[in-house]
Amino acid sequence: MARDGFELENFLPYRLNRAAEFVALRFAAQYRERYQLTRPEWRTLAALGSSGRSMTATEIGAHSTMHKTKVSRAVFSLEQRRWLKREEDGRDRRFEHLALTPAGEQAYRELTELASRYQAELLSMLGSEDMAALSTGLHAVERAMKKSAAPESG
Amino acid sequence: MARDGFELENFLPYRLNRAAEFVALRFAAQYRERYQLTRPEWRTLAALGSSGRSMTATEIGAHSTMHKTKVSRAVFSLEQRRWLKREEDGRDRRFEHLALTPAGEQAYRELTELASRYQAELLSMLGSEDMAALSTGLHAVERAMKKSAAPESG
DNA sequence: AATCAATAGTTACGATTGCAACCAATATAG
DNA sequence: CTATATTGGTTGCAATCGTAACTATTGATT
Repeated sequence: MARDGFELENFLPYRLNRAAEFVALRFAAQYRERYQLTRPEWRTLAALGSSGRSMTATEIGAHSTMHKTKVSRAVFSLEQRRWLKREEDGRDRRFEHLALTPAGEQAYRELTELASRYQAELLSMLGSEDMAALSTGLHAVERAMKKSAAPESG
Repeated sequence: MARDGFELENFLPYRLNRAAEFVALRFAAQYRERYQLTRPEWRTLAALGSSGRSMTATEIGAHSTMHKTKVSRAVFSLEQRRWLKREEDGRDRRFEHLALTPAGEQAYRELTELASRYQAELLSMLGSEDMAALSTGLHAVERAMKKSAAPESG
């Protein structure tokens, strides 16, 4: 192993990245195949659907750690599909309030069906104790994220 | 919140991805600036350096969950920098045994210096208890990864 | 009110990515 | 011992991404 104090196997960014990639790819394969959705599109759909209200593109980006250009493009293509509509803000015309259409809501429901099944599968793979530990750890990271703003992008 | 049973805030792929992105980007900013290293390059360097032996490109990819083309390109550019050399396998000439040069080892040591400091910073941000929980959870994911092969790429 | 700064979002463009097709070498089957 | 499949690795190309520069709108300063 390492001759100095550093252990790659303990290095958090490495481990988190690996785990995230593993977990995300298996799910992405599902919705990509069945809905022709890209990852940014799914993430945008999910952010809007789960909030249950309209959001601005900036809010979506902040919530899901996506670069604003990524959000912009995902919004455009969801709009093309008629899954999402924009509404101008009356007071400040820079803002666009984004909301799912009924078709978008329907798609969201179907996707969350898939997601729930996948989450259950993960739970059975990890076991409830380790899943709880992971959740605790992630909460701590989320807390840290709120304190220090990310160096943008993603 | 969600009207059905699904909660995006609890959805593991979403949370893991967000956390990984957050943690990785802050570190990437450091080595990118000081060493002009890309993320796949750093990951390749780290895999080789931490193993302390030579590895094949396939092994590196499996270890760090990187697509083989990503590894191939990272290897190429590290080779250009003279941080890495290839050696042909005598028995099976398809294999290339990759190893760090002394300059590569030196770079690795400097990078792990940065990495250790960053890890310490993360520890102080999360607190040792939550860090331990996160580690336990990640171990469970790592265990699951070993059982079921990833659907390639990354 | 005229200028300057800040913010929401888009876009041009160069860089990075991943799929698929490929080459080369070895293993397996007939 | 040829023919076919498999495996390690590379590459062409189309798609995706992120930086920086841009438009449009509002806020702040004087």
